[in-house]
Amino acid sequence: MANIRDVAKKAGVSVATVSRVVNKNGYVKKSTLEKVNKAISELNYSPNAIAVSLNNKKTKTLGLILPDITNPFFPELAKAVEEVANQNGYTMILCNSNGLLEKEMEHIEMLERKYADGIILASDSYTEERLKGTDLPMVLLDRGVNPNHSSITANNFSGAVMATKHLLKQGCKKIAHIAGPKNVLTAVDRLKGYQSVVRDSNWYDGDLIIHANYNTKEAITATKKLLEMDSSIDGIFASNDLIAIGCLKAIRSIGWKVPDDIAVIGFDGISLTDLIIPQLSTIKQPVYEMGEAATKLLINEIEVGKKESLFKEFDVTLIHRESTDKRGEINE
Amino acid sequence: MANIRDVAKKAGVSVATVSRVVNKNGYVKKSTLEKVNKAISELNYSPNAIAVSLNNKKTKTLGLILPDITNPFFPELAKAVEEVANQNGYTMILCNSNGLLEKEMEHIEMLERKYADGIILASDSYTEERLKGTDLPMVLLDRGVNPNHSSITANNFSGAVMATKHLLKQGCKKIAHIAGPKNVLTAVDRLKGYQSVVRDSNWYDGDLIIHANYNTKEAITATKKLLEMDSSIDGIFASNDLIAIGCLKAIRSIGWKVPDDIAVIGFDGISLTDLIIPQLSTIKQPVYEMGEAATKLLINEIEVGKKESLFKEFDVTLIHRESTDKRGEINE
DNA sequence: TTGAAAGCGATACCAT
DNA sequence: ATGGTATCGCTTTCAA
Repeated sequence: MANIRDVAKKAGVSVATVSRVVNKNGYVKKSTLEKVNKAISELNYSPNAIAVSLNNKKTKTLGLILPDITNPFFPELAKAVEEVANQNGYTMILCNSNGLLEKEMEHIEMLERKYADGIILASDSYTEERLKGTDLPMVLLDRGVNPNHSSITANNFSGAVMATKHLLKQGCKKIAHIAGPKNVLTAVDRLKGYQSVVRDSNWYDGDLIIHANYNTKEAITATKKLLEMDSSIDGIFASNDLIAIGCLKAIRSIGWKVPDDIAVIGFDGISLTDLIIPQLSTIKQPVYEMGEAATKLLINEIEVGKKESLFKEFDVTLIHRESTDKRGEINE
Repeated sequence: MANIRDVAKKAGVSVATVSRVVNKNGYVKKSTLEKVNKAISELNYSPNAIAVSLNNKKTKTLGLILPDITNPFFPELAKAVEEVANQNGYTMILCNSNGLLEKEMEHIEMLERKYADGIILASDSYTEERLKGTDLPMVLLDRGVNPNHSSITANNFSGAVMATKHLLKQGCKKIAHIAGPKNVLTAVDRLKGYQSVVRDSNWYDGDLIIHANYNTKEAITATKKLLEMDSSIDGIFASNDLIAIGCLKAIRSIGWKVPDDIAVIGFDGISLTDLIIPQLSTIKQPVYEMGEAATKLLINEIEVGKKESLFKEFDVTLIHRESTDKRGEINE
């Protein structure tokens, strides 16, 4: 591949001049500009990004660290980040942490060594402590407010309130909650939302809450345990859609009917919820918008600089379908 | 961040020596080695990857170009690529092409400018023609054999044969096929497999084949059209799982029962097939293994060099479940 | 308006 | 066994 000196030689000018026309800065006489442009196109020249980066310490690269790309919630987020990044001339490095703090730190260090310009961190295992060393611009997803980094979240608390109230409205008399992991912020907020609604009901009992990881398999076990313990439960608010799907499977396996015997609602709004039978009611997060906002925020921080940490919270919406409503919206 | 000169100064040696200890090559006296290592850890030094890249023209970066990360088939592929890449010290840039040839070419050019070491291309719109300019190591996924690039595929033809025969074995008397796009190689092979099995049946008719894109929405329309045209169809082989799910939804909306009135089988084996009701029979591709193989092949080509284009085809397996079998394996 | 040359941070060859 | 220095490809002063 041709380099800047080849172009300079071909155009009969200095490399400095070529640099000026490539970057459209500094004074260049019209006629030389044309000569240079001609040489550039003839040699099919395009600047070596590595060399450019070595100078200005910018790589036009963003890192996206996720717990698990195979969790259906994240691909759409990744898509948003990638698209917005591309639109702004950035490229996205994808890192899977598998929820391991260890791996997460390795990824961050690697991104620093490669001089990524910034990081979007969507992590379960985040602890403020460990991020101290890093001075890379970083935007947090689904983490709480914190003085050092901007962050984007959905309104998990109010979503949980909406979900629980919806079950109540559908006539549920005893609502259980399958909560996510205790150390995951979103799970905690959703649990709090649930509790705020049902705490004062006469049927309420701490045993109605059971914890499970954000996946289908554990949710099946948890649901069975719950229903064996108390067969009068007639509504479940699951901390995310994958868990809710586990509920549905467990319920089906013991022969109960949804929503007649028991209603189920999830959280996230992954597209899966629309494909299963019965269609799953859920609280939808605006995933794409969140990814978009995070990326824009990060790029702004990189290019303009950061004055203060911003905290942006997105509203969620109730989507009621067959799993809670006898006459839900059925999108065939 | 400290650079190599800081370390050299602190250790009282030259940068050349520091470089030697960092790269563990050349002779270094034990005592100086210790001095240097001490300085390195005290300064928390780690080599600037950009500078290294400028020298050796290697960035330890791989590009993965996908049609669409939100298609559930791809996240697992991406995960495999990312993991294997990481294990070998590489980093993965994710690019979404949206199936647009245009975008794909832009991504390839960008990866070249950033000096990615190689590319894994999983693309619908690939044409040999357009790849001519590129001399980056590249491994193709789901593209046919071709002289210039190694490639990885699943055995789509024989999978389609298995799927179709399974429907026959379950007692289907008239099997339709919802094929994928005509220009997509996997779709074409699956269509051929279907045809090879049913071509000589007395009920066979070209009208039993209908094309749709690899998504649920179009499949719903296609299925309805098919069943309106010929209500004696009692089996559908869908070109992928997303299409098969569309079939299921369409069938449900007109009140037919699966598998009693009509059986459905898909292709790919995405995890979704296990979560829906009825559970979907499918032909499972070993996605993770395919991603793994592609990445290893690519890295080998990068580091060892390529002698010839390799063509590796993976076997697929039949997973029969409720959508075709009255007594399928029910994994609850 | 243009060019020469000093970096950016590392590697590797050539001396010593 | 160690050090000096040219080099990778580009940007950016400083002079002219």
